[in-house]
Parts: sequence; C-alpha cells; structure tokens
Amino acid sequence: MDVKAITNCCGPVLATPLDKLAANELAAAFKVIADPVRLRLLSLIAQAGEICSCDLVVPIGKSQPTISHHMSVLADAGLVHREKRGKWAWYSVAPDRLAVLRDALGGVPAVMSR
Amino acid sequence: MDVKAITNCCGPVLATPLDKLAANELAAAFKVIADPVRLRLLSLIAQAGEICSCDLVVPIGKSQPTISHHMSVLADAGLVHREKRGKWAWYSVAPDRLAVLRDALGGVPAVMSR
DNA sequence: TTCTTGTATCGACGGTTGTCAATATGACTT
DNA sequence: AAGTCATATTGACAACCGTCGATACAAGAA
Repeated sequence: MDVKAITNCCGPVLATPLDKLAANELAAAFKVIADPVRLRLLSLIAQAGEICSCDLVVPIGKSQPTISHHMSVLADAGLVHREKRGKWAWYSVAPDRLAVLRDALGGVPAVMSR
Repeated sequence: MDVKAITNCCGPVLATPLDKLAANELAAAFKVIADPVRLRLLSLIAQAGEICSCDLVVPIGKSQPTISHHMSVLADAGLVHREKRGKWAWYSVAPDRLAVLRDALGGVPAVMSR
C-alpha cells in the first residue's frame, strides 16, 4: 500500500475547509483502517494489550504472509508498535494515532446509544 | 462501489471484539470516506450548509460524471442528503452518520493539541 | 412539440489492492 | 557447523476503484 505515518494534518472535516494536500493525507490514513482484516487485527491486539504475531494467523484465518503484510501497513501508519524479541514480533496498539482519525471526524454530536 | 447505508454496527474497535461481519460493515463504511475527493466534497458541503451539485464540479476540479458518482456513494452511505428541486440536486451533510464512524474509533484519549 | 440544460448512467481504461505460494532473512538450538 | 522455526519479502494473479467520454434521462423554456 505504500503507507505514510498518520499525522494530525487537519481540523475536523465538517468544520474546517480541506485543501487537496490534507485531503490526500487524510484519505490515505482512512484507507489503512478501511479493511476488515486490519480492523479485526487492531481489535484483537487491543484486547490482548500485547500479542505475538504468531498468535494472529489462526484467529484471523489468513495466510502468514497476508498477516505480515497487514501488520506492516498498520505499523507504517503508526497505528501499532512492533517490537522484535528474538524471533518473535510483538505488537501493541498506538491509541493516539487512532485518535487523530477520530478527531478528524469530530465536531458533530454523538450518536444516541444503539 | 456498491455502498450500503452506514449503520451503528459495533462498539469501539479497541474496546470490543469485532466479528467478521461487523468488520466487513465497518470497513465498507470507512472506505466511503477513504477518498480525497469525497472528503473534500463533505467538507465543501458542510461549509455551505446546503449546496447545488452544479457548484461542486469547478471547486473540486473533476468531471461532472465523476462528481455525480462520488455523490451517489456518499448518498448511498447516508453521509449526505439529496434533494431534487426542478433539475437541480441539492445536498447537505448528515452529521449523525459521520458520528457513527467517529464513535467506532472512540474509547481512546484525545490528541493533545497539534 | 422542440430546444436547452442539469444530472445520472454506461462502457471502458489504467492503476491499485488483497491474497497466496515460494523464497529469503534472521535468530535461536544442538 | 547444520538444522529449525518465526517472520519478512518477492512475484504473480484476480478483483476492485476512480476517472472520463459518450450517452440517456428529466425538467423546465420557448
């Protein structure tokens, strides 16, 4: 995907004019989380707090190269931290980066409940 | 894109386990806003409050069929309302749908300032 | 009705993306 | 050293997406 790190590029979309450059950055950032496998990976890692890459393949149900690819995308975007310990790779989420995306959708009232 | 309406399918991604179905729905929803043209359209419409489709082509700088396509995607997702008056199409944003997406990224601390 | 105009749809093209098998890399073990 | 195991990279393929020109549709104007 050739992903860049998510940065706090702009104010709330509905409250601030969005120039082409900022729109490109923000769209690229949303593309990172606009994939069901990556969303499930984020959720899974968040639940575990910290998790080994080897424990992701089975619950997600994709091949090892595919998982590795998605984890690279998430890591390049800065949405997860990768720490290599011996031959294992341990991942944890970076909630502040997700917050950047959430804040870009801010300035609108919260949804009632569900 | 074959878009479905955005629904409040799930709790915060980092706080709630995400099953395959919910992940697919949520990813599809994020795909809608993971495009620079659609983000700029949303921002533009929000600034105007209400705007005619004919006033979108020039500021965005894309062809009329392209704008029409993107507006259909946004309307199908429920992110904008479309109202036809005579031969003109008027659009306004539906902030509550954007809030659904924001809430899915919730449960994480806000970013400090910028 | 005929003409004009704004919008939507169709068809096609180029670029991107998710996926996996095969392979490479890197780290520990023996 | 050779062997084993976890992870990353490569290469290739199918499916998807954004874009535009051409065209169809719909609503007013003449």
